[in-house]
Amino acid sequence: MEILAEDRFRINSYRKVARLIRDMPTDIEEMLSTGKLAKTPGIGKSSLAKIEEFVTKGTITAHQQLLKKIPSELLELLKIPGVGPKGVKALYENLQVKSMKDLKKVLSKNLVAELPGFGEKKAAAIAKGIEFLEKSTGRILLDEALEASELVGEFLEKLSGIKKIQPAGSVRRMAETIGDVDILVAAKDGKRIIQAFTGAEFVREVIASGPTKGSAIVQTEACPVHVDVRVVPKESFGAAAQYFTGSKQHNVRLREIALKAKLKLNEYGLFDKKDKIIAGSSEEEIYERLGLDYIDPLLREDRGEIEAAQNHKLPKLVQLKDIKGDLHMHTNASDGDNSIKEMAEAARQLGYKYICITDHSKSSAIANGLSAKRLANQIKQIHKLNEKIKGIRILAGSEVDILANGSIDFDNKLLADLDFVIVSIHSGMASSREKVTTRTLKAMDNPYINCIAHPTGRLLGQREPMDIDIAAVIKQAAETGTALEVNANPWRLDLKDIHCKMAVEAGVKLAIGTDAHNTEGLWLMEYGVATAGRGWATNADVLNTLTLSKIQKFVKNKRPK
DNA sequence: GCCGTTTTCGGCCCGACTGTTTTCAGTCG
Repeated sequence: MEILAEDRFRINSYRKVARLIRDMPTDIEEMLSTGKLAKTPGIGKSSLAKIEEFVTKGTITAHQQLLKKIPSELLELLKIPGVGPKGVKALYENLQVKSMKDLKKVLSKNLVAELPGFGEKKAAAIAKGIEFLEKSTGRILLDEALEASELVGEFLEKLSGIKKIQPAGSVRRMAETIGDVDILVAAKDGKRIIQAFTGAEFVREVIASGPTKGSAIVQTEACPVHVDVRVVPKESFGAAAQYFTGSKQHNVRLREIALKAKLKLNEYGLFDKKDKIIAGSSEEEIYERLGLDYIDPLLREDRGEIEAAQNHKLPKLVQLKDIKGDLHMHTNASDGDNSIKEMAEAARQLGYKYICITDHSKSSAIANGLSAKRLANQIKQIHKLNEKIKGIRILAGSEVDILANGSIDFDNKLLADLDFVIVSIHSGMASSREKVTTRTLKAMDNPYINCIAHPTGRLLGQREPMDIDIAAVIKQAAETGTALEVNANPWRLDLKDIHCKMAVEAGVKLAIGTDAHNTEGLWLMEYGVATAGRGWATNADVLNTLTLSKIQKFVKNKRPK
């Protein structure tokens, strides 16, 4: 519709509906049949009819008609940085470009530069954009983004005249993947700071450089990262932090609220009718002047946090310092690098009161999974170690495979000797929705199983999640007293934020585990805590904020009396 | 297309940077 230059407000409505559906924590058909979808603000009569049509027929007539006008390959071109709908329209209408291949052809014939509104530079930028697109993997993982953010942050700190530095954008919201890294700086002489940034040693390519904003590709050890640095006066720092932290949807809502109150909100502050600034130096005062409680960056996704802030109903999110132990880790007995003792001592350094050793079970042969006999020995070893080690308690556990036929890799007699049992699927992940769901539900019926590890099995950027009925898994977890893991590894973050929110709403306990394979892996906890926080989890929702005795009680409650 | 304590019609968030322009459109976030 954008390429066809249709009404932009109409387009915006569709965008909003698409986002609402994507973020919906509940099954869309269920939302439709219960009438909740019809009541969702932003979804009106027309969209509702189209969704109904899609649910019953699998297609939408209006969408089919659009596809007749715009070949779907053409939409690929929108992914090229610097090419928008107007550019695509011009290429399509004037040069009959229908695909990436066509575009490359007309570029090589120098036809693009001659189009009205284009030019040599624009054509070169498009060629470069295609090159970038072809070699980039798109979004990067959270830990990679944080590395870039720290690298640039440390460089900026050393410059003179800098009052404050604050990572913003999706990095600050700890989103599961990051498109680019935003860093905010309070200073007077923006041009000098931007020039220092774009001239820094780690910058591989400069994309833009102005008096308030610089944009560049930064080379970190792991990968190239797109970093934007923005300079604002310190009076506007709070407004800028709020603005650049986003999310975009959250900001749109805030500006609508401002508008209704006859105010104007932008990155420089909150202004009254006479353009007089009434808030801007801190985020807190901006939220306050808009009649909202302060909203944690983790929640700023327009997923109900604004309404909660208006009604003083925001949750007090779980914090890293509240975590008392780690319930998922491996040792050199299976595929880890360190001994039980080394893991325990590293965990004690982090201030933990307990850990659970969860090496793989025998069917994970690649990971050197433990046989029943080896596990029995490990349990004895842990009991001995507990007598000697001070300041931390080591729980004997296992990450037991749920086999392809749905059975559990160890029998209950052995599981009963463990303190805490997690299970997971490592094989047959591509099988049908019914199969993977049934395997998981059945495992939860077992009274010795306390937690489902990485419930969807996804690996960000590498492997799609299993086609599992997450709503059914959550329901069963609530009914059986089984916890669901929030795997803290940045590759996994599984459960993900919106699934955490569903689980929290269903009263399911989350177990945030690092799945560490060495002592350094224990440091990944912060990513899991952030993901749980993005799912609105409080301490009460997180199993490993509890004391050891309460964890033991949680296990005991499920076992036969 | 969606919405309503100014409105059922007429609005809909806002600014920086770039390139192609002589005053602005397109793209991005």
